[in-house]
Parts: sequence; structure tokens; C-alpha cells
Amino acid sequence: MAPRGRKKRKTYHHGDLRAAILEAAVEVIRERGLVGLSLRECARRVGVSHAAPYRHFADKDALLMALAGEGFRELYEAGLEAMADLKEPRARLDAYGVAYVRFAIARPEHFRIMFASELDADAGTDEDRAASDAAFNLLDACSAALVPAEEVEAASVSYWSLVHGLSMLILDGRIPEEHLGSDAAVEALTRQMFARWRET
Amino acid sequence: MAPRGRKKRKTYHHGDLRAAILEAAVEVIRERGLVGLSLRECARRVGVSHAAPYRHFADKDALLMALAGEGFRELYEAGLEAMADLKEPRARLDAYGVAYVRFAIARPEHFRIMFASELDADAGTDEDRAASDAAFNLLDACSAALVPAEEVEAASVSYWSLVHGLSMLILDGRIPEEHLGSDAAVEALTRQMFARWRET
DNA sequence: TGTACATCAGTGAACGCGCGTTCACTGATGTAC
DNA sequence: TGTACATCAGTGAACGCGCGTTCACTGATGTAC
Repeated sequence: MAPRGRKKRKTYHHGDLRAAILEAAVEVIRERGLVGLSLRECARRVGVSHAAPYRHFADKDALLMALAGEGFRELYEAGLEAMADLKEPRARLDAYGVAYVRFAIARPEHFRIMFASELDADAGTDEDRAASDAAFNLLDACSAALVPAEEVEAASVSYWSLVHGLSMLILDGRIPEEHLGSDAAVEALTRQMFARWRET
Repeated sequence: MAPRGRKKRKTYHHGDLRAAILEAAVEVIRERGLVGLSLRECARRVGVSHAAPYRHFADKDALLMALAGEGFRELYEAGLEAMADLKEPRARLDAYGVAYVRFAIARPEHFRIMFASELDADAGTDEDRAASDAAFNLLDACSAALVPAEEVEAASVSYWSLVHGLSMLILDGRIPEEHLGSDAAVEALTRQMFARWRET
């Protein structure tokens, strides 16, 4: 509705400042890290006064929580979509795993914030909390279809560790480049890992 | 040699300011997170002027790199010690894995810094870089004793992901408390995870 | 269709703060003779 | 053992900066009549 341009607006109102600030925040984190993130810098990039973000976020933490929520929603959607056409439980689980790693690579800034313990778990809206629950429940559901009830938790924790660990190591630059060149390469690496994991 | 006391020194010289600052930094990170860390706050806690740390660290990044180096050295030592009496390759690998998770729990601040991509890989002394190489080579050595040469990398990545993921999830408070009550509980959880991992 | 008014989004000045880093200094320490 | 001196560790004032947050404001928008 209104221009999204980085620096100049013609209208007084922005149109979708909230979304623009979120976008800018991701950019800032990418360039300067979480430590370098500031509301003022986000405002600057969007071309808006430094107080404007306060119309949309109560404070800096609220911005971070919003990003985390966005991330969990996206992760959940991606997982759901990846499993959509699959019936076999193990295939569904592995599809979710691949989607998880893919998500981490596609949205590293979100991913890191989602799992940054720096944030008060108390903060964040109910909606955000629900989004994160949904993503985790999806994993448990996959496990439940695969192993006996009394082993679901253990299987979930184990599988999640595998997938989460790979994601983190990739984001931290600990995995040799040659495995990360393309989506297909990443999927191959991931599935090769899954091959070493047995459900029981 | 000199008092380590938090607030008051009798002597003009501190005695081991470098170590004291490192300790204080860990404390600050524990309380306020990486974002809340400042050299000035460390100096304050040690009871020293805010410029004093600059006698021991070129800048803030140097402090972080020193912590990371300390962490890698400790992780390496812990791994070595855990495997010391074991002969069987898989037992050695699992011992290293348990030590890894234990280390993450014992030194969460170090662990997070060691894997925080925020730092320039360029920074840090040669000694620090050697320490991190040593820790990783230990893992590769375990793999090499366990699987054929052409699978060593894949096995290492996979096992490392498992162990690293569990560590991260624990630090981020994503693992139910009942598994973390004691060293024994953590070891049980970890070994249960390893039981689902096959080397080939 | 036109007007009055309430509501909302963005402004810009101002606040107080803690930070990283530099610098000329001073007090303590240790070593050569 | 005693003294002179170089070296080193810690001091405290000062710099400039960007930040989070508040506030009274103004421009734009939409709605009721």
C-alpha cells in the first residue's frame, strides 16, 4: 500500500511499518550480530524517526519475541508442508528433519533468536508461544507414530538433538563448505546423518 | 599471591588480574547474557579501575577469544581424561560424547562463546586456535578408529551434531528438568541417545 | 457528497546512561651492580 | 645487603558515541452524520 523503500517515503504514514521493522532487524542482525541490534538502527534503515517503532513494539524485547514467533510459525508451516504427501512414519520424520535444517539455513537470524535463552520465556504473546508449541508438537507426533508410547520422549529428544545440532554447526560455520553448496547437497548431508539414526 | 576479593584490594597490584577478569566476565554473562557483557562491568566487579583490563586484553573481542580458548582447552582435557582408560573405539567415542555434554552444562558461558559465530575467526591467538583444533581432532580420531576412512567425516559430523544438539537444547532449557537433576541423570540421557546412533 | 471529529501513526527534541578506548600519571616491583 | 633505575600494572579524568525510552506535537485517515 505504501512504499517500502529504504530511505524515502512520500506519504506520512508508512503503510506497514511493523513488517518493515522486522525485516530491517533481520538485516541488522545479519550484518552486526544480535549484540549490534538496536531499535534506532532499524528505524534508520526504514527511513523513519527513531521513536516510530514504539508504535508497534513495546520495547526491544518485544521486537525479538515477534521475530521468534515469526520463525516458529514458519518452521511449523515448512514442516507440515514437507510431510504433507508422506504416509510412512519414518519418512515423515525425516522430511520434518530436512525441513528443519533447511529452515535454519534459510532463516539463520530467526533460528538463532528462537533458541537464544537470553529472552525471558515470560515475554512474548500467547500467539508466539502457541507457534513454538505447534512446531515441537509436530516432532512429537512424528515420534509417536514411530515408536511405542513410552519411548516417544526419548526418541524425540534424540532426533531433535541430531537435527538441531547439525543446524547449529552449519550456522556456526563448522561444517565444510562442500556440503552446503546447494539445497540438494544439504539434503544429502542431512539424510546421510539420518541413516545412522535408528528409532529404537 | 594477591587477594582475589570482589571489592577491596590492599595492594596496588592485583596479582592475577587477567584471570580475575575472565572469571568476572563469566559471571556477568551468566547474569546478563552476552549482550550485557562489558569490560567496565568486569573491572567493577574485580574492584579495579575501568581502564585496568586494557593491560591484559587489547579489547573486548580479545577477552571473548580468551574465554573461547580457555573453553576449548578444558573441553579437550575433559575428553582426553574421559577416554583415558578405554580401549574399545565405540566406548571411547561415547565417553567423549558424555564429556562434551557434561562440559556444556558445567561451563555454559564458555560453551556458548566457543560456538558464537559473532566473533571474527581471524581474532584470537594461535594458541586459542590450536586448542579448538585439538578438541575437534580428538573427535575425528575417535571416528577414525570406528569406521572406514571414507566414512570418517560423515560419522564425525553426525555424531558431533547429536552431541552438540543435545548440549545446546539443554542450555536453552528445552530438555525437561527431570533429566538434568544429577550427573548420573545427564549421563543416562546422553547414553540413551547414543544407543540410537549406529556408526555405519 | 461534504463536513466535523476522533483516532492513529510518525516526529523531533530531550532525558540520562553506560560503554569502549585513550592518555598522561603514579605506585609497586624486581633487577643489576 | 643497599641503592638506582627500568619496567610494569593500575589510576582517574576525559573523549565521543549510540542507545532506550518518554513526551508533547502534528499530519493523515477514516467514520458518523
